[in-house]
Amino acid sequence: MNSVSQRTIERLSLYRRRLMIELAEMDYIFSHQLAKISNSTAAQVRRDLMHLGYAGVPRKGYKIKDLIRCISQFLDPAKIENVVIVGVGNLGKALLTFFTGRRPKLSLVACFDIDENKVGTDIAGVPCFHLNEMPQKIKELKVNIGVISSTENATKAISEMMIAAGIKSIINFTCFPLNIADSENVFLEQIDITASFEKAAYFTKLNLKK
Amino acid sequence: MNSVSQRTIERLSLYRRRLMIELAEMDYIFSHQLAKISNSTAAQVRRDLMHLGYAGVPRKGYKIKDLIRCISQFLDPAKIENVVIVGVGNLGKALLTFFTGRRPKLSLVACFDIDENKVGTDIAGVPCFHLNEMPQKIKELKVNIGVISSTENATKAISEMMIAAGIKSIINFTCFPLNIADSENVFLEQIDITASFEKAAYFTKLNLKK
DNA sequence: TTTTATCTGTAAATAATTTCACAATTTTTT
DNA sequence: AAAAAATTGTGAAATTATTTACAGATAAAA
Ligand SMILES: NC(=O)c1ccc[n+]([C@@H]2O[C@H](COP(=O)([O-])OP(=O)(O)OC[C@H]3O[C@@H](n4cnc5c(N)ncnc54)[C@H](O)[C@@H]3O)[C@@H](O)[C@H]2O)c1
Ligand SMILES: NC(=O)c1ccc[n+]([C@@H]2O[C@H](COP(=O)([O-])OP(=O)(O)OC[C@H]3O[C@@H](n4cnc5c(N)ncnc54)[C@H](O)[C@@H]3O)[C@@H](O)[C@H]2O)c1
Repeated sequence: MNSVSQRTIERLSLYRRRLMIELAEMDYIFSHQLAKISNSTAAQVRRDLMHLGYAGVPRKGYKIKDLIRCISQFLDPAKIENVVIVGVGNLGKALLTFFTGRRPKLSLVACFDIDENKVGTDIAGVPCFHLNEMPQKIKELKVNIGVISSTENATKAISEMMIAAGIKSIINFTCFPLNIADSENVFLEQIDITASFEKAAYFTKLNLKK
Repeated sequence: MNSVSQRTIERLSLYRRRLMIELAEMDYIFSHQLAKISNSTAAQVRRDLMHLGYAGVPRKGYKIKDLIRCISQFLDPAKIENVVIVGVGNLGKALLTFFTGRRPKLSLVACFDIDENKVGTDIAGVPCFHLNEMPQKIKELKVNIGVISSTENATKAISEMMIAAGIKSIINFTCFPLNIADSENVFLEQIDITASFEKAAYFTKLNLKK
């Protein structure tokens, strides 16, 4: 299968969220309008939508309702995907609170920590177990997606546990850059907030010079 | 000025963090070693380091201490940059707790909210003011970098307030994609965690098909 | 119904980023 | 002191991503 680029997938995700808001206002949308509210260009939007096999109508644009359905069919899993979060500190708690119930096809079913004060409690309605129980829970609940928001030093061990238990995607928020062999066939998304802050500092310096 | 790409800046930020850890272990590092621990390639590392004007030694590699200093000189602001965070919910609190004291050249000096229960308190040691006070504080404290982690609907108004007050960089965590005119000369970093989750779901689906 | 205006879908061109490949350099070995 | 081995720095090639340009389509106007 000829996969679509990561950049395109990110934009489709954004388009859908923007379209959901527009749906209340209008029926059809032009590529240049969708571009405007998504910080993109009309050509980029049309290129991205090409992958969906959904055709817009010249002079009229895209029917928002159909387009949302089409993006959903393309992006979303057929069945609900169960997700687990490992490391329930400030960030883990923010993620749990934010995502619980937000994306209908992604269900946060469990979180894990080693802090005995957290184990056994519910966080944003999601039960927290000890890390030791993770492999079993992942198998039991058929979890394919794992999020790591533990302390940095635990990252590698957690990812190895996840992969051994059969996880197919890892979203890693720690500073520790994971290195997963291609042969494992695991999708890895590194979210490096520190780099974003340092980038902002660098471009601030540059902007001030101008 | 011929600026270095955002991708390169992100990698330099990561290299530095990795190098800080290696510093305890060894004096010199080869491009292929730095690549390994940064999830990159030797050629990419050498290309990125080219911008620094710091030369490695053939057969010996890069002197870690000097390389760190050189990346710091390149990336970091000359003086400490003051940073503010607007919207101190779960995510804002996580950011405040994590970054306070972590990057010596970035100082979180204030945060803002509209929730009267938060205004007047300290969060991770950082004073929380009402949003109304933001323009004055930004000017008073010479703040160039602003972070938005409010609710989505407030994003645009907050960014406009920031820009009017003289902010030079915005890091936006909300789902609302800001659109800032080039002429404003403001650096914008959108961090779209929702897109990362949906991307993971998409590539999970793809991986499962294989 | 015919014309006009404007939007879509996509081929081709352009731009940006990464990888390749190798001369130059330096250390280590002999 | 010379030869061998290994790594750097970078031009050139390859790859990936975005933008341009326009034929074809269709709605709205005449
Ligand atoms: N908070 C941020 O803004 C931010 C920014 C950039 C990066 N990060 C990264 O995200 C991660 C989490 O950040 P945070 O602010 O929530 O940190 P935190 O210290 O609040 O939380 C870490 C949690 O992980 C748990 N933990 C530690 N080892 C574990 C293990 N082996 N298994 C399971 N859980 C374990 C701890 O008990 C704690 O609850 C950190 O690694 C940090 O580097 C955070
Ligand atoms: N938490 C996550 O994992 C996550 C993931 C993706 C995106 N986001 C985005 O990040 C933002 C913050 O997330 P959160 O989980 O911290 O939400 P939250 O609801 O916990 O916090 C939002 C905070 O913003 C404050 N606020 C609202 N309007 C404001 C205004 N006009 N000025 C100043 N403050 C204002 C609220 O009082 C509250 O304290 C949200 O917009 C969300 O879309 C969060």
